[in-house]
Amino acid sequence: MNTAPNEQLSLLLVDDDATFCDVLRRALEKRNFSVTVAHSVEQALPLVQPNPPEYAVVDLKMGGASGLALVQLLHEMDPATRIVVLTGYASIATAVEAIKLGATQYLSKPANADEIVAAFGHLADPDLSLNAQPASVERLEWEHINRILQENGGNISATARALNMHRRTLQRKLAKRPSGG
Amino acid sequence: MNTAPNEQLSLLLVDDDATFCDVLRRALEKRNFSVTVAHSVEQALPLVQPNPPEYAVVDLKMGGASGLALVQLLHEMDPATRIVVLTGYASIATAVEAIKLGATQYLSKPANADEIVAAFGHLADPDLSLNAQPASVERLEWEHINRILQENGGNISATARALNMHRRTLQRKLAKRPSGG
DNA sequence: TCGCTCTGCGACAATATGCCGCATCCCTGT
DNA sequence: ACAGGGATGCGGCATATTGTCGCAGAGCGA
Repeated sequence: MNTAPNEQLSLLLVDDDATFCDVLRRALEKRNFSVTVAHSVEQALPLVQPNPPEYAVVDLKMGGASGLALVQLLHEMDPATRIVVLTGYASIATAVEAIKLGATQYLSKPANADEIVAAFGHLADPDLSLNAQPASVERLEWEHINRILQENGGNISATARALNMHRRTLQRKLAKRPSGG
Repeated sequence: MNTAPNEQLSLLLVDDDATFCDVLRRALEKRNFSVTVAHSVEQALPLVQPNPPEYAVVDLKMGGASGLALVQLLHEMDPATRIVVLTGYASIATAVEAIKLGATQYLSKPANADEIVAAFGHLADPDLSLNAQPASVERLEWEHINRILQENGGNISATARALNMHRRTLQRKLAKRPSGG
């Protein structure tokens, strides 16, 4: 942390959606963050090597390396970095992985800048209220598929075999967004 | 099985569903765990105060205090304890909290003993985890539907609403597999 | 009895799936 | 450099499953 109270906070934003990055960057800059943007893990690496950022917003599903690898790297470089993982394909399996690798919070799109900023300050809360609504079968299926996919290191063909499901069908299911519930 | 059965591994199982506990306890005992059962956080406390267990399986949604509090306590008492959170009301939010509070893994019901043991990570029996084939999505769906049906006292319409599924579809699914599993 | 919900089931349209093939890539051993 | 093997993404098409409607009967409390 810098001593100057009005110093901007360095923030790394990594998402392969250019439009999304533009919008979010502007919103974050208004909130006193000095934003650096990258569209892939590979592109982000040289930007963080010299001096790791204080904050980071990382998308998981990008071309090239998974955002999870970047989360791990950022956390190793500076454990004090507050990392928010933001993904349109949220699943419990990847959420668990992200947190274990050092992420501070895990949000699913759509999320606005305020939610993201709030997530930076989020602390573990053992009194979190529980959702009394059971998961829909659709959601359950999504979670299960993602867990097996995780176990198979992201290998779609292997996952399809493990689940006794046609690869084409798995592809189509993965292409769809997870539905709430 | 083939590994030398040295001393048993202490395991705390906390779930308010007595039947579920019975079944799971037996399954875990077969896998060389010394299982202690509690049906609430309050009931579990005196059991872990003298000597914390090496492993724990904790349900989140129970009468009384949230399982998250117990996760935190167990982790504080002994950071080496491997804690698996197992819940029928899985959500990303609680998954994130659970991991941050010290849980090793987060699973949603239905999950069998093999999956739970695998979730503890490494150790266990490598042979068991290797041939442990993940449940097919169909079987998962069937068990989930039946669990919710149970909770709704067999009311098909209510279950369909809870699962966000059309009543007609639920009827057809239920008619297809008269003998569940 | 009226009004409400649950239930089973037929029918038809909208989707989803299984299964084919094909064109890339990315390894790895030759 | 090359072939072989596997993984991936995707179009297309026949078939299976769902979503959605409607209807009639049963149970239940006011």
